[in-house]
Amino acid sequence: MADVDACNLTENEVKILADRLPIEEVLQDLSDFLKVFGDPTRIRILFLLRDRELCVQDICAVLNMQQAAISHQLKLLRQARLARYRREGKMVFYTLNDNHIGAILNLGLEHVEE
Amino acid sequence: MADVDACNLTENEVKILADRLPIEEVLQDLSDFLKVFGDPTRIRILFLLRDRELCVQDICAVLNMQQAAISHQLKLLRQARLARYRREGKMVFYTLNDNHIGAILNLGLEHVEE
DNA sequence: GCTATATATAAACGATTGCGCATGTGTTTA
DNA sequence: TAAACACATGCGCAATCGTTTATATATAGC
Repeated sequence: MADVDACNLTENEVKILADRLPIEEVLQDLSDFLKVFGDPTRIRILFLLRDRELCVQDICAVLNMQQAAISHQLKLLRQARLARYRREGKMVFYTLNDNHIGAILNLGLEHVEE
Repeated sequence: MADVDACNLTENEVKILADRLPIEEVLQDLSDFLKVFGDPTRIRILFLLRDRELCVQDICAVLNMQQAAISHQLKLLRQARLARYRREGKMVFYTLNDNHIGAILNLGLEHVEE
């Protein structure tokens, strides 16, 4: 709610550009999804699961972190539909759910290595 | 610092998986970079700049937000080397700096639209 | 010099995030 | 059934984030 005037764009051009943006709901979903990639712990988990299925305990061991911390992050990955789980006895195995994940990580790596 | 035992992996396998992860610095840079995509305002700005160069005032007008808020986000985009700017008299024009941005946004859109 | 305009920055605020701790749930084994 | 194990979850706290308000900086025109 700012009521800002454009310095170069006409009122009509402003409207056209605004209408071209994705709708609010899509923008929110999109940022919620991409936000998941914004934490080192989650990125580590994604890298691990990219190679192979792992149970929670093993993720904890590799990352040397507490189980609750890992479970919290795995919950976020599930909610963002980035990971899926499979129970086998007492253990729960996690895998990646989306083939875009590797692509996004690779694009990110290309950027930081530039 | 948790000293967690693996339930399936041998100590050696744990070490191998851990060593295969990117080093701490790269992980931090990567998450810092991808974190930028985790906010609706920044995504809106990225969508706008994907189409054309815009000055700050015009971005404010299209997004209907205050100038300080936009400048604040533009600073983050600059720091993450996602945007670059060009001064022309009193105005500053922003453009995208990275050809991965559109690709990441598209991958994200594909995910949320599934 | 002064004023107006465009943008950047600093401080402050509420909101959100990531993790630790404690506890709860589900499964296996004794 | 009880105990042990694997994992999930609720709560709290410190830290970070996004926005607003106010102020500073830079440029243009007078």
